[in-house]
Amino acid sequence: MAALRSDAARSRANILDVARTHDRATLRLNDVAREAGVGVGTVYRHFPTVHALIEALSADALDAMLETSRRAAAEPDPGDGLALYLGSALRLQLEDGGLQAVLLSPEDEADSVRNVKREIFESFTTVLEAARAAGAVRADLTVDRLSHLVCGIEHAVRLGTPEDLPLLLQVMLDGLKPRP
Amino acid sequence: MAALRSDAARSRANILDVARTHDRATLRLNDVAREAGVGVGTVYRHFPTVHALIEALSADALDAMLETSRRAAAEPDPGDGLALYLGSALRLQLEDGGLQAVLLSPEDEADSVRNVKREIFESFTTVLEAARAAGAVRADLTVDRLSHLVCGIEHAVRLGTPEDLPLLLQVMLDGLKPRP
Amino acid sequence: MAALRSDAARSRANILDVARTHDRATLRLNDVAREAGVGVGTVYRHFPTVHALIEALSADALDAMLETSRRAAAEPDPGDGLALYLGSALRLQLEDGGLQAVLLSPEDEADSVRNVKREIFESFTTVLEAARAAGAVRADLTVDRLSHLVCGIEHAVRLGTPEDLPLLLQVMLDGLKPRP
Amino acid sequence: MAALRSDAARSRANILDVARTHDRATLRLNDVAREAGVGVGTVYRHFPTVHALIEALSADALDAMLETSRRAAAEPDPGDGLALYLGSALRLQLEDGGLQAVLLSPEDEADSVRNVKREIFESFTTVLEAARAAGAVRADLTVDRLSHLVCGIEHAVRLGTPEDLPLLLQVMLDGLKPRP
DNA sequence: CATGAATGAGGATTCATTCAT
DNA sequence: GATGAATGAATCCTCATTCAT
Repeated sequence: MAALRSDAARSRANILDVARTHDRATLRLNDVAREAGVGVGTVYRHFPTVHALIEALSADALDAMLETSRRAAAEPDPGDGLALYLGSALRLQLEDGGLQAVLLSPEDEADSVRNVKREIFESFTTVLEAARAAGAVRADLTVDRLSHLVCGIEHAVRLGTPEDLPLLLQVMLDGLKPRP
Repeated sequence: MAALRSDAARSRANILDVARTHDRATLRLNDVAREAGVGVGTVYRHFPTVHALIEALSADALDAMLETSRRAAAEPDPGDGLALYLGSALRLQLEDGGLQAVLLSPEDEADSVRNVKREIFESFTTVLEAARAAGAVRADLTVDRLSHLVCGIEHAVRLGTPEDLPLLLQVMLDGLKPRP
Repeated sequence: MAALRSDAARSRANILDVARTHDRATLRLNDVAREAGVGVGTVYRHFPTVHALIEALSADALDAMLETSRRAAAEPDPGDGLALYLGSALRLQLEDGGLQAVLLSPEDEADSVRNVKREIFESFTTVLEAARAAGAVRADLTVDRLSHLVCGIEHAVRLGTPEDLPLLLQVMLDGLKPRP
Repeated sequence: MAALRSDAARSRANILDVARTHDRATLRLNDVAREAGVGVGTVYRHFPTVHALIEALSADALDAMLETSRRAAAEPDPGDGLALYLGSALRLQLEDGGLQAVLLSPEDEADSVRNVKREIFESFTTVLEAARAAGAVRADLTVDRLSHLVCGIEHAVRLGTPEDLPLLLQVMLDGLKPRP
């Protein structure tokens, strides 16, 4: 990310602020531009695709996820580490309506995003393997399956109310434990 | 479903056959009409809205779900009944890409759909209450929350492969059990 | 008009009754058919074009206009005769939203309509010529111009409220008198 | 009317030129676009609705009407003032097929149109009140009724030929005078 | 670099009329 | 004769993206 001229930086921040007030699934670049007081061209300059804009909007959440995944990997108790990671991931995805799309996308616009995603998955792998080794989770789980499961629970919560989160998270965590 | 003239019935079946080959989320009535070899107006006559067409496509799956819910309610073992219903619901929703939308829609085009949905939810309520009374599931589950959870698991399976179904279903079922 | 089978006569009357409740300018033959409980084809059989239906709807008004034109031609005072005809024509056109179209149309669907229109214009000509001969109206008026003027006043009343009728009629009648 | 970029101004003028050759009552924005050699979107950008385009087409006529209404209000003889205004209004409405619609529309797209219409009606009110005070017209006339009457006479002239204008205008003016 | 006008394919929907049943 | 299903041109309008200014 090269240094930006101050006006360009202001435009960029402006665009992001406006975009944050929109539903990620129905982002209109023209609307964002108008509301941000810039031309459409400017939005396209900063964000060549809608996905690039969504990535930028999720940057903070992605960083938080990385931080969490590292803390989870450092947890002494592997089971606690996994629960910490899954719970945080779920909460972050619910707070940031575009994060699921960024995480699942096979293609990333920004290199930084690709790198952070890779690091998150690495830490998550560490967490999961430790938990499995400790017998804290079923043996047939993979990082992909678990990621999808978190996305599924996110979907379930979105169909209801945020108050459903604790229950559905708990159901998932309980379900992951190995059967006696 | 009033009796249709034979030509109308043929058109209708034709349209449904073609529509079945399309992704429910991106159905274009114009495309369906062209591929079915009928005029757009014919599609609109049979299905005034896209949702009406999606409902019609899901009719069989909806009937199967009703049948299953009744069988589940008749199960001697309440826990088995619940597992039967949830597993079947999940499988049916995965087979029929529009069923989730039909089930979740607050508005129904066809009266028959509204009635079937109501009966399904009634049977499901019976099943869930029996399971709860028997101590086979957590007490804080509701029909809505469980329905959303099934939709969430459906979502998770779709993100991966159909082979993930048994695992994710088992995780859900295990997670629903009351904690000691 | 050949004798109609009783069911056909019933259909026809039915269609006319329903059509009368619609705005003439926005008649949908399909809507009329549905509301009348008959097929579109039946409406088309009775009334090959929308104009044919509008003519049929105006039949009574047209008869009344003929009757009035004859009474006007028989008036001893030519000025009174003209005023009678113009006032009645205006009122009838305001009561029957399709009458203006029928009167102005160069083509008539039904022979009876063509004949009645011709007779009306003949009587009107008699009335106007008598009034002109008596010096009760300007000399530069023609049957066509006066007919158009009535249509214009009809239009003016429709832009406001029916209560404007007496005033605007009076303005027209006063304006037609020869200037001293 | 904010300053337009030169290319935008060219498009706008182009669209207006083409639209002027069409009957206002049957304007198709797609046709205008094609004939003007621009995309549909361009027409919609300049004129979000058909009414907006019709307003723009009538801008000059509306200005002329405002100018006339002011001159009429400044006439020393109130009767002459009224005759001047009514005659000019009628002629302008006949020249501009969309002016009647603009004047009668309760909603205006452009603020400028709303303002000009308000000023016209204000001047007209002045003219009418002066004429009434001078005993030059009937006392039961209102600005609305007179406006409708002008529209009615416009309608009458359109049903015949432009040559009917002087006669019908004179009939109207004579009819407005108070009866002795 | 920023701007925002222009593009135009794309998709939804209606309705007068025909014609198979 | 009656029916109403089918037609499909016609119209409306949107929006992601490009490119002249």
